[in-house]
Amino acid sequence: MLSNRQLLILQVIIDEFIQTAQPIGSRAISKKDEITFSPATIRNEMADLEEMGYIEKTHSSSGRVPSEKGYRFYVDHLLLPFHLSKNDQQLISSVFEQDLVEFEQVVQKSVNVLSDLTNYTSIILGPQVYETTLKQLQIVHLSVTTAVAILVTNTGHVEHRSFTIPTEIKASDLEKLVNILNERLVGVPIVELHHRLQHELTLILNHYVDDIESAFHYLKSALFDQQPNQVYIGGITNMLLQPEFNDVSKVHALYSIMEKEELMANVLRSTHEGIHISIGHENKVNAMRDCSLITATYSLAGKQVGTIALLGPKRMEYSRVVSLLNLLSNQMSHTFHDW
Amino acid sequence: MLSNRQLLILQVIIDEFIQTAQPIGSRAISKKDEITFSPATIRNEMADLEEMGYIEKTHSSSGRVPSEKGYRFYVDHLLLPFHLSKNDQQLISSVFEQDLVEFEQVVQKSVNVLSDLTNYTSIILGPQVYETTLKQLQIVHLSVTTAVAILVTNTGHVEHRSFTIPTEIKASDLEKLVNILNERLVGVPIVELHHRLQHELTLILNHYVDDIESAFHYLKSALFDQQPNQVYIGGITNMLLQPEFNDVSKVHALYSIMEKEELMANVLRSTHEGIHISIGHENKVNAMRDCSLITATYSLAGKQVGTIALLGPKRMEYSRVVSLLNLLSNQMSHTFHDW
DNA sequence: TGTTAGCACTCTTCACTTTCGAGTGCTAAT
DNA sequence: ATTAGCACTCGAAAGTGAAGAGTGCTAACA
Repeated sequence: MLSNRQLLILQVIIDEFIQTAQPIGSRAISKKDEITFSPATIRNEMADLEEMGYIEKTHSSSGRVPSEKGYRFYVDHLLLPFHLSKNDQQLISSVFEQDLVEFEQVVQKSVNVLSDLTNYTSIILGPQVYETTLKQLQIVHLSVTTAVAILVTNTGHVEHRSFTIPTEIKASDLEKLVNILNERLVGVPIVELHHRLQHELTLILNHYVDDIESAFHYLKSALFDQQPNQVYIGGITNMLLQPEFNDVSKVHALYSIMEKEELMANVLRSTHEGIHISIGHENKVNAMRDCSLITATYSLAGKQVGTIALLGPKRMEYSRVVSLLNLLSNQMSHTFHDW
Repeated sequence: MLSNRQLLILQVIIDEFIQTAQPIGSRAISKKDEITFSPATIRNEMADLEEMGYIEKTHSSSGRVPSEKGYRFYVDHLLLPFHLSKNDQQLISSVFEQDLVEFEQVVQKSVNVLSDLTNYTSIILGPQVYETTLKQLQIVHLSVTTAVAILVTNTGHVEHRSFTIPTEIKASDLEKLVNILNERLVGVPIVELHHRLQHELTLILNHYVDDIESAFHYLKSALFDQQPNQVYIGGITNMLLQPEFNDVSKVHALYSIMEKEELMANVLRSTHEGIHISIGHENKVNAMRDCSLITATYSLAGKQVGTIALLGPKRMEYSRVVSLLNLLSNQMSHTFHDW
């Protein structure tokens, strides 16, 4: 169990290290206003804190640096609610103050605001489409041999894919097929589309000509082959501003995984509702073992669907970041409540 | 004027430096098969080459390094046609070997292949839409108050924007408007759309109810506010692999400009037809003064429309890169010829 | 006359010291 | 229980010296 004095000292060390990225010595701590005892006393306490694993030395005669256990304790027990500045609040709100409320625009703007505000890298995972349903399916012919298939969801999301029409398929059959599909599939959740197409509809389609079936197969592969995970990343270059990433090789490892949408989506997807913090080795991805990842979920029409995250050094401004994420995810959920 | 021997030596120096990124000394040059004279002779020639500004020393007793003037001479006069490996050719071709020929997919794949093949950063600027025309305009209602407007071009490109419908506009008016617009605007080049909407159509629309006009204004802002420059970038992390970018601050400057689509679009747009090489300070953008940028244009339906580029250190494999870009841009133009 | 061997000179790199200062741990005094 | 004092440790920065790569110049050579 930690004494009050130890708590205080731990707090000062972490707060200070978050700002300076430099090891903190006993003398520096004693200079703080809230500290009333001498460096020698502090040294004793620090020796205890180190023994318990909350802080570390970088070398035998250096100042102390928070350990991952220290950060963990800090975010679990020492995190003070942070009062966001008017400016912070305004910038977050500004995301939602435009007329054209399209999901992608909002997310894109959010990502930028977040990374600008924090100087960390922000990542937003688009909505998982549990509740999203098909609104309309359409084919626009471009020429005799090419067409573009367009899929609109009830959230206003648009997927499209163009394709060449095999010669064996008649344009009229394609039209007919789209009509049938629209009749049958409007309102069906997107996640079920693939399944529904696969099983139910093949039966129905057998009542019609063979040609339709091949058209159908073609369309299916055109539209539903891969349902992309929408990962939005902003402020990647911010990583380079952090002193802990002066080493190019570290940056490279980190940037490489950020290029892998699939991986990032999995990392973000696997979090529980609310705010969650992963510090250093708590992250499953190796390249992130020097980072902290703070995730917040937002909801769309009541259901948890997406994740907002900030990736930075372990030495993050946890308090402020948590407040920012809270504010943003709430406003986001609120804005998308009606959908 | 350079003697044949000087040309040979310059060629060896640049070829060697491109591979090793290390200053080349007279001894190393003399070891090359194609070199038949002694280090001392080479030193004399190198002194001349340096005097003429084609090569430089990094310090008074170092080996020589190509200067920008040297690179310029190299690409202008010493560039040998490079025979691409089977593998290179196959990878480039593989981009076009899929069924679903959508422009964005092709470009995205190209960007990836190029950066993988070269270990540089590849940038592709999407087609300037001179020839692209409107194929279809559409509105899909999501709810009473929201809708998504979808614009399809004859190239299969899809733009969409969702918006909230102001209460003073009736849904039926919106429908009517879209019908009118489709009647009048299909086949009109995209670049003219804004203009056409602005001038010609307002007249026509005055024949109809006032409500349509406000709907029209709304729709216009929803769809045509900003025509985005499509800039595709791949292999940004490759920059980190180059020894000249070990310095984090350089990388940061470079990455920052790459985040600015507008800027990148301008840089790429301002090139002439065919292949063009900008070396170091020839680049207008400051952050690129340590890089070379090689651009190639591709055409869509005969007209020059887009740019493929590779960004790397000045010490690029010019010969191979030029061949790769040539091949890709040709295949691209060929593929899109029919559109 | 063009080429080359030889040599003195320059400059970087690397390993090794030295110095300096920040910070610690321990002990003894308060 | 707290603190002053002090010896000790270690890293960072600056300095030193030897090794090595490379040059420019000169004189000899074909």
